[in-house]
Amino acid sequence: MNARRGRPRDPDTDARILRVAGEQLLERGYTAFTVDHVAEIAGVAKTTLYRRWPTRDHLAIAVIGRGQEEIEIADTGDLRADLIDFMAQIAAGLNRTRRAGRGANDQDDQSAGLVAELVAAAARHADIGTLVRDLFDKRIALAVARIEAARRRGEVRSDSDPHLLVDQLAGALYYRILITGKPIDRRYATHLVDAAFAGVLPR
Amino acid sequence: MNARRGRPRDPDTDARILRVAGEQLLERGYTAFTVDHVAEIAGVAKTTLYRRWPTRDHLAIAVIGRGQEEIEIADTGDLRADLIDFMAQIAAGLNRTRRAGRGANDQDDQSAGLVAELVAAAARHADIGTLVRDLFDKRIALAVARIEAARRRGEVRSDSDPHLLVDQLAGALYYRILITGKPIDRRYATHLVDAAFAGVLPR
DNA sequence: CCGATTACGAAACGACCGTATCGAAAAGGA
DNA sequence: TCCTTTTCGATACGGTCGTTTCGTAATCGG
Repeated sequence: MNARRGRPRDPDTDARILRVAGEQLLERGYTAFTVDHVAEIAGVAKTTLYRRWPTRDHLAIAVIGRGQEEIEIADTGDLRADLIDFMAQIAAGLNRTRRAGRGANDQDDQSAGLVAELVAAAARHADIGTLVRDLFDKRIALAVARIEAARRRGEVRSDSDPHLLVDQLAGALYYRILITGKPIDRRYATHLVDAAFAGVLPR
Repeated sequence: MNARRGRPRDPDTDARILRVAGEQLLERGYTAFTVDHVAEIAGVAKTTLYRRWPTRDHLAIAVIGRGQEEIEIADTGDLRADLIDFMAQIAAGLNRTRRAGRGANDQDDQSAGLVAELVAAAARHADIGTLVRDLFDKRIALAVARIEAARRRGEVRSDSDPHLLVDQLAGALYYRILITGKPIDRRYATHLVDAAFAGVLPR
């Protein structure tokens, strides 16, 4: 049944390439993240690398994807606190794409750069697009389920749209990272959730 | 006083290059948008082109920037309607970056691609980043001023943060284009504004 | 053991980006 | 007119991406 013929792949190269690629990506940034350079440091031929990932974007996505662990959303009965915590988790995952390099110049922050390149890569390659979208859909579904549970208990308005709420919250998060470039902390997440909860109309 | 010495620049080349670049960008997409190709079609040397725009990204930004005309926000007394109209204008500007090419295959939608590449370019080059950020700041300031005017009249809650509201609305807009890839129409803008107005807490 | 199959490394290639160099052209100033 | 300054076109270059080719190595099936 096992039709694996021919020379087997070196079981170590995948991990070795990904490790080197991760180092280069976080230390040098996306533009300096070079396929030839990664291959040279990893000690493999470029063809070996391209046999595993079709483009440089795919390799970068594979690296970043490994760093995005599963995100949980709790149900403590306090929807506000649970949402804030959820957004803080996402923000932490984004901040983790910052320069892991030990110190030196903080002036060139690459956290926005990596996420921006990820978005661009998703727009360039359809398969990466669906990949990224699947990751986001999972998280969105989690949050939506949590909100709907709260709605069934009467914690939120019955005519509110959970999907829309998630769009607002997550949207503001990524808008801040990609466009305005401002940092994201728990304080901002709290403001966002509170604003969405209260609405703008006078009561 | 006019210290312009030496051979003057051809007054037509700027416009000619921008025109050709715009055609290529909208018809072929960003990846197929080639400096050499643009230079060849425009009938200029590549050096002539690089004397005006330092990188391919800068040329693309110049093209897209020309297509983003000024956006107005009305004050009809109805904040909800004015905000919806404002967002519809932004959405229209984004949709205008779609394939202006007459017809053919709609399957590869490049509207998300161009905006995504714009965001990535802003992350790559600091000057483009400030350029784009200035454009957004103008629009944000407009909307914030409009909201604050409404707040002074008691149309919205006095403890609400106009900046946060704009972040929510604009964030959801760009989140939709960049991440989920879903289209943006006036209906969605209406839903967003209504949701932000009502809040999620039961009254 | 032998052929088929697959992985690997080395090298070259075309396309593209951005830079550098050079000579010619077009203007102003002396 | 001659010199300086700036633009322009042509060409070549190094770096990078992704592909192709080729010879070699490793494993399986018969």
